[in-house]
Amino acid sequence: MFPPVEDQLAIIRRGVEKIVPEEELAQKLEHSRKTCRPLRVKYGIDPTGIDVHLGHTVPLRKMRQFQELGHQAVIIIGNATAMVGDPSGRDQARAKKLTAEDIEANARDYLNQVGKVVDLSKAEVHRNGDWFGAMGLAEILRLCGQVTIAQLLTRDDFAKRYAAATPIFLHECLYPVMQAFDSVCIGADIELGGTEQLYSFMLARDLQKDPSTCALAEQWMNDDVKSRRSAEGALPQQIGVMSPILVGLDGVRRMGKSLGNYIGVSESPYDMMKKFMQLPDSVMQMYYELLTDIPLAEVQQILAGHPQESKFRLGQLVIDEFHQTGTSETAVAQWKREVRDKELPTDIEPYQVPKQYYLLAVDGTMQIGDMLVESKLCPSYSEAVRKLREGAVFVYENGEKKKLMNRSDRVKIENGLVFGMGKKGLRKIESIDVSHS
RNA sequence: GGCGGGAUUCCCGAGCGGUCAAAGGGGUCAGACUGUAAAUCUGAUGGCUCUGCCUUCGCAGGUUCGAAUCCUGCUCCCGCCA
Repeated sequence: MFPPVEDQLAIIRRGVEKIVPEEELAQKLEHSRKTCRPLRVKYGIDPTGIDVHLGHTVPLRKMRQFQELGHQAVIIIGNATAMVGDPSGRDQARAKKLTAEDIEANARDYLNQVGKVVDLSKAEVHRNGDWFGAMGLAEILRLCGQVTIAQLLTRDDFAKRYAAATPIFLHECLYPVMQAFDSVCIGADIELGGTEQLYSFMLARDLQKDPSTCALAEQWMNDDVKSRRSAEGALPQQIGVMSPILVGLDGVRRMGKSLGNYIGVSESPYDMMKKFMQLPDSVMQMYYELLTDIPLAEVQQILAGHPQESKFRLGQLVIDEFHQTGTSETAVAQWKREVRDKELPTDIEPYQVPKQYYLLAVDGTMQIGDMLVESKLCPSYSEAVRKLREGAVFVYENGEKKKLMNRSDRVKIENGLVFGMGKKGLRKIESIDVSHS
């Protein structure tokens, strides 16, 4: 039923930074193979935002690999933990509190996006609100009785905050406890996540080996999990399989929504390709390792070639995972045409000249300064003046790119005229509306 | 509860009566270069009816010809002590 342990280990270890405790993994795999019971592989996500990005897909891909090896994927939607906010790796508490409705909407959206990587038809999905919502204070206190403040302060992020005198709120302290309790309820053998999850992962082991905590969670365990408990009532302890943090487009900081340095799984092929081409060369090896299944030896060969080619290849591999076949070739072609050869794109954002400007312009022209502000290329008139002075503003006249430097330079208002600023901002004048005049 | 310290432009952080739209760094934007990579270099970075004008330095008042800078009250943060 299951592939040989050595083969499984080779797949599992790829792109993984730490396995804790490493030596137990082979034993677990061995045992699962002998007893023909799949390992229960947990991955938890808090539905706090909308966009799933490539950083999230690293553990998700690992989960799929486990699925392909025949193991059981268990996804936890942290609708209860989302209200707390994961303090991991943070130097301050999360500011925003989400409502239950937001969280549920996010959860659905998340699952859609997660489904692009993991085979949801074969996965178990649980919401941890199922148990945390049902627990009374007495039970929660019992759970809290398992953890000491000293233990919490061994966490790097809390320790740092404590030292720096940044607030640590009580509810945040509960977060790792909740996450660990999830592992008990679902009887996790493996938990996937980033290296910053180490503390919670280890806490889960403590709880799983404690029969009284397992008893507390019993009512939410399925029969399969129950059957795995020891005579004393303890569960097998989970192993943490931790992926490295995927760095974002800047090549330095972790990929994250708030940092604006991410590639989202719902982005169009072309948008993805543009971002891949902007990656620093230094992160390509990591991207290949974490986001593709290309054998590592072959990756070395690819990286030995021209970096631009390696990026095309990488981008295509990832795009093919999330989009229809063929779209990645189109994306490459489009990039070559619009970016490398600087041809005008076909889908320039349209801009309608407001009626009053059109009517004001006796000679059918408009000041470029007004146009920049009106079309939202510049946030203010002052900014427009600056950018003009810097030589960033241009207009296409008869296919010729012409630079404009003065705010009072006038541009003819005609349908199809293209103007822009810098690398990103192109606008095309469209269908002037003078009908109600 | 007592005693001290602090709140500055997107962020960090100087300024401590005029020369302050406010040093420096980060970030961001733009220009050069390039593989529209990175690195590097250069410039910009409150608004406007722009050689000038207006609004910003926690909030509200006050002193002064003149305040981010001094005084009073308020709000919020932080430390120490209890």
